[in-house]
Amino acid sequence: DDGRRMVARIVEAEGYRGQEDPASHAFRGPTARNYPMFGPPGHAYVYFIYGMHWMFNISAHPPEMPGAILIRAAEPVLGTEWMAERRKVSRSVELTNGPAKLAQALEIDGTLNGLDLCQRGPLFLVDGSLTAAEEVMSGPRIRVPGDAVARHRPWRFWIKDNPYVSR
DNA sequence: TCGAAGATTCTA
DNA sequence: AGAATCTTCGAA
Repeated sequence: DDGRRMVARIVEAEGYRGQEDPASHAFRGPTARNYPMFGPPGHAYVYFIYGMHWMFNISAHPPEMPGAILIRAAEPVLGTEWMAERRKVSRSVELTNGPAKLAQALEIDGTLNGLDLCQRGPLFLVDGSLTAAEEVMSGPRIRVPGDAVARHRPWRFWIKDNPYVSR
């Protein structure tokens, strides 16, 4: 909140966990990059990929079981004009319907890595809810590396028929 | 050190 | 279908 407050509602996410999940960055143990996955839950794990994109994750397990949730898409709620300014598109559905798009729209980058998202700060989580008509779906994760087993795990979750879901 | 691959997006 | 673009990690 620097005067350009933005609020978005998460509508799509994917789970990644170490040890048993070859697709997870935590699979081979802690490194300089993935250490937030080995810390307390509710903290930001933000990493850079493809030479241009930031990915926003939330650490999601106690240290004994490293893991994180990749936030893949969100529904703009407030500050849509600031999101559009950064994304350089006007159609609201294009603002945050992908992990890198969402990070760009919400100004999420490596400076937020490790941030406690359960405390009020530059970026934080608040409780949300589903409407009576909404339903959560699950299925295989999008374009994950790793073996066939990893690719078939239904660890992608999204709100059914929500127009802001990616892809 | 070196090199390949990458939890993507945009354009042609 | 291919490029953009650079960090990370495992192997040498």
